[in-house]
Amino acid sequence: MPHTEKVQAALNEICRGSAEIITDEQLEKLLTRYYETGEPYYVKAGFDPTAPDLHLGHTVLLQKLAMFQKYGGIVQFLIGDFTGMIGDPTGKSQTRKKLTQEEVKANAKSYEEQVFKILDPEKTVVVFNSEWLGKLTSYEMIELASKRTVARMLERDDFEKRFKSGQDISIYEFFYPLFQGYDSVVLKSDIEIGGTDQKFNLLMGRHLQRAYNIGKEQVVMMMPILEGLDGVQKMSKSLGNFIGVTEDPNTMFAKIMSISDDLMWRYYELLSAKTIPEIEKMKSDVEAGILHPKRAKEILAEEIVERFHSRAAAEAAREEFNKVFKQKDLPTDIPEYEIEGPIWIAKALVEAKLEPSTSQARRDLNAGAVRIDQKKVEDKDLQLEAGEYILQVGKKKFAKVKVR
RNA sequence: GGUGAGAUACUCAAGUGGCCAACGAGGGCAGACUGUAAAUCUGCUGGCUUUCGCCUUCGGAGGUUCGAAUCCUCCUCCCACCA
Repeated sequence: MPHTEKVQAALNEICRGSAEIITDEQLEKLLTRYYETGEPYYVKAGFDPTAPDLHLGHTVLLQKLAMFQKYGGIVQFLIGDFTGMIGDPTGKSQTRKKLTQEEVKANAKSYEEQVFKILDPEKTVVVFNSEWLGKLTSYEMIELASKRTVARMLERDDFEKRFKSGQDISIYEFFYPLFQGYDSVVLKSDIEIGGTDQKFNLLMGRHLQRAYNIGKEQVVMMMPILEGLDGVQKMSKSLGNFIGVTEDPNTMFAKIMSISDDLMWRYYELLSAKTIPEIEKMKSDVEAGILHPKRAKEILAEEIVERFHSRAAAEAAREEFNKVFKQKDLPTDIPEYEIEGPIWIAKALVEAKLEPSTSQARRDLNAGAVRIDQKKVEDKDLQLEAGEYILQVGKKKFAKVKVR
């Protein structure tokens, strides 16, 4: 196959699912060069050191990075230990807790364990931006700051909104995009990928590479942001709407099943290994009534559980799910507790960690959310005598208690 | 530096002496309905006390008062305008 065709094939795979690429021509040039001379190119992606627990939102990027590795890319896996201390002002401005050297190391290790399920370690370089950012002199900082004006900074949507609505923006927040861009200068990255919400920061890399005259301007590829379980906000740990890659198969399966049908297609698009035509076929089958939407969602859930666990785990998770939710049966593994009796039901719920407080337990009792041995509790003052009971709050929380 | 306006629960946001654990909205939890969902409707949404009540909470520290989110003093933070 001639070079041009190979390049074209690679481009198709690489560009699939991306939201925006700046610029396609440059990307094509890098690939052409790779196929003609065998010279690799560097693909940078930055990660926050405070959150080593990856969720499906991150895997959108990781899978894209893995794709680059297949076509000549060396991944620069950047752990933003320095910038992490500042806290990315995107979204909320929360002062983050400063991490110690040890914590960063531990987090990095945890990253590697999770990330190399997807990435090829042979073609990955792990770097920490404190290595160079921590050594900047005041003079160099000012030089860096001089490369961009306040007006240009305020172009960033988030800054502009906050500025106009009278919310505070501290000077140091301006440094975040500058530092992120400076990373690309130091690493001489050819490509940087990130979420669409990172556009401003990613473009800063291009700008600074030009300003520092390093002879290249990185290609910027943006991936769509994966919505979380609520289907509205982006998937993030702090919002609690995430599916973690290390979560157990049952939890993972149930979480995927809880998303709305609309969101399911979004997940297919961004997470599934199925080809676009395959997905389109499923979609039309669902619309035609040939395929039940629940079944379509199960197929997705199985695929994802299989990726991070195993085929067997995925099937077991599906069976467990249907057992608990469809047949309203009890889950297989229920945490067990022993408590002294006789005990008031509300207290027992707190003891079994099903409720955070007796006040909350009382509210759920009033709401009719509490079941004992699958039977709704009508008597709010119920005393549990010695014996074994299966306590349940809502649909998802179970515990087995042995009352002595 | 000056003047003015602010800081209320997870978030936004009412409340300007007792009726305030504090309106409303969002979020969250639960119930009904479903396909497990989503949408919709309903209830709950500081803690303790088996609900009689009690305790903690309206930026922080003091004070006035029988009684303070509300009034006074100082402080911290933040915004606007002016310099």
